[in-house]
Amino acid sequence: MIYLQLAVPRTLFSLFTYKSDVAVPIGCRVHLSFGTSDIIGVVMGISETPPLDVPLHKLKPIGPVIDEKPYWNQQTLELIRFISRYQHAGIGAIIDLAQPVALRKGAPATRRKLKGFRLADPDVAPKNPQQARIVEALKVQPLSVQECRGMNLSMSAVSSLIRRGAVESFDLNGMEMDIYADLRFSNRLELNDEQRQAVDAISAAVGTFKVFLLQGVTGSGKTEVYMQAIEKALKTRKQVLVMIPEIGLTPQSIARFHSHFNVPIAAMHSALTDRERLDNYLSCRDGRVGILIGTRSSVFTPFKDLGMIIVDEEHDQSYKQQDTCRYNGRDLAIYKGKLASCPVILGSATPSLETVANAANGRYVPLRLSRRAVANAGKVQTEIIDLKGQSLESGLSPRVLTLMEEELKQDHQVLVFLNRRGYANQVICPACGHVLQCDACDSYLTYHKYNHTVNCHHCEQVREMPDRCPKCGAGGLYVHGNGTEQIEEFLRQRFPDYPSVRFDRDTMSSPQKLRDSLAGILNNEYRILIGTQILAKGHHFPNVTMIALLNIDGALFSNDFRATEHLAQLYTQVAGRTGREEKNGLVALQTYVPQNIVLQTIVGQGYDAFCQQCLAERRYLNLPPFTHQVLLRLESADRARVHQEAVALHGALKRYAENFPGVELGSPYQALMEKKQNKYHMLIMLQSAVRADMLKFIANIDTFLEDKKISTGVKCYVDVDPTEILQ
DNA sequence: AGCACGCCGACT
DNA sequence: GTCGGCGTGCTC
Repeated sequence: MIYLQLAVPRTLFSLFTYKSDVAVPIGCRVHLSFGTSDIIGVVMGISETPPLDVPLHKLKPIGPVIDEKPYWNQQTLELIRFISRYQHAGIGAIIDLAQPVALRKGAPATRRKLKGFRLADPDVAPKNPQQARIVEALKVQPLSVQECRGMNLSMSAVSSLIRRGAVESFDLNGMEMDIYADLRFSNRLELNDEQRQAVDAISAAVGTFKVFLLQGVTGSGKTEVYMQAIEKALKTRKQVLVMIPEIGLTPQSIARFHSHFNVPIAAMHSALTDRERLDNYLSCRDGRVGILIGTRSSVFTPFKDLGMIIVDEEHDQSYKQQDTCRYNGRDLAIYKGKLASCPVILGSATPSLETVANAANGRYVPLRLSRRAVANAGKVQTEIIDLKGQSLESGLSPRVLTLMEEELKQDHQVLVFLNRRGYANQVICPACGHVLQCDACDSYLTYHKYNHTVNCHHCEQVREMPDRCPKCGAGGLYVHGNGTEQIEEFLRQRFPDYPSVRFDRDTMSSPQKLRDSLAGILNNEYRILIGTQILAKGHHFPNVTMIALLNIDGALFSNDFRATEHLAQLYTQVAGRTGREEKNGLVALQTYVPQNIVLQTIVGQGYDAFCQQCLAERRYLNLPPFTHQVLLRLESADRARVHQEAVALHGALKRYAENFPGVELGSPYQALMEKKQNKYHMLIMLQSAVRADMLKFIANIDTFLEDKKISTGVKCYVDVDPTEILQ
């Protein structure tokens, strides 16, 4: 009898032992009867001796085995085990994160067949011109159905040839393939000294684990360094994983890789269908993909032979998952690189302070690109606009409007950035002063004019805008505050001759819309660009000469110590996007505190100076990266209960913490938005200057929380290295 | 997490 | 007498 330890798709910490007549390899999926339900489990351990802690009569036999061989290699299994251990999440939950939905549902782990055609009779010479073209094409190489269509070959002529026995159809995916045969690199650019040094340093590390911070100002040719580094990895016949932020993946960025390399390239992102994701996942496993470009979760993709990982825009917030298991894709990429013994390149113009500190202390190798590679790039000037005493129109100061007008008159484009979508962020009753609120969250409802609705931006609630106040029944509700929709409306009135386009979740609902709008900007169809975060990432707009940041004061006075870091990153990124291509750039910042020290440093001295100042402050205040944090999140639909439980847990932790003098325990505090989607949230912060102390402290936090018997209806989540500390 | 069981109040 | 609310505890 064989005993298998199985991970089940539940948020449970323990593995469950099942009996089996035959050994099933680790990593294989198996149907199981679990409680009263039928589920799919994954083998995580195998043993010939029965478990000591479970009575034998409880053990059930496994159901049908799905996989003969696991699709995860040792590296992927270890990555899964590691993140489960590190983030204190149940292994079952991680398994659900780590594989495409299709595999979770039990689909066979086989790639889709790809029908292709090849020549069966090499001497055939048809007289029919259609057939002759097909034979000529197939003499070069076998072709898939799509490729035949693309080359305008008649499918009925192909069928005739098959009937004659001249051509045969077969499964192209089943064919042996050497993706590195005939490697060619196109469109290489000449490197400057800094780029050359970076490529050389990375090339020398191919085959070994080493982490690089490639810090390059916008336009300094970071991408070309990536490309030539990738080349080195491909030359050693190894695959490359390129990770990118969530909304950075545009068709252009994939096309860019295609224009450099003739290896198969696949993408992994949320817009793919389940089947496409599965195919790409398995193609990487089988070594049929040379370069995978993907977002956070692509770190779990198994590779046949991984030779390099690139994490582009490593500072980007979207690498940290903010629901369920809060893993950080960038940090996991580093661990994956360690397991694969390959270099990991973290690239950014504005690296996170964690990464800056790691580069300074020697854990990462710093590589600098300080010069703009673009010839004749224009200069960037920043104007800080004092809002005190100014009368604003839809949040825009007279000075910003004047500057915009000047740029527009010169045929340039202007970008207006505001991280607040919708028309107005408050709807107010004139009679009783009531402000419309979400009934599921502690938030005000935002008015969206285009469909006359009020929306909560924290849950997905959308409702018709009411005629009357829900509290007192009075009519004539008015709106206050401005979002991107209102700014666009105002700017259309103010500058009727200059067409505008808005980039936010409301207008960019489909990839097609995004593509069309981006094209419209590049061909100068639009002159005024208004947008939220979407607009601040990655896109290159050569004709934009002015960028206005409308609302930055929130970041200067936030309780989140990372807010200024994010502002510095936003400002620096945005400033880098203007003033290219021989045009001078202008960044306009609206603020009520023009003399603010942090603001002055960011604007006057640049990102590096900001980092030094901010790191000194973090060190002084005992904040990350000089301390290591763990945030406990308590959640319940019952407000009183979650408060009670937070106090009780804090008390228990305090006693426990006496054995760990290096660990600081913070008092429980309410989440910034205490009620969110009908659940109340309390937070408890733990931190330590010594990482090992923190890890020791939380080593048994799962059993501690279990023993504590947190009352029902209250859940406690552990977030190691939190980035969002107010919610 | 999901699911069943069981205890209690409420309604036909 | 039975339906269904939710609190409790178990899942190999």
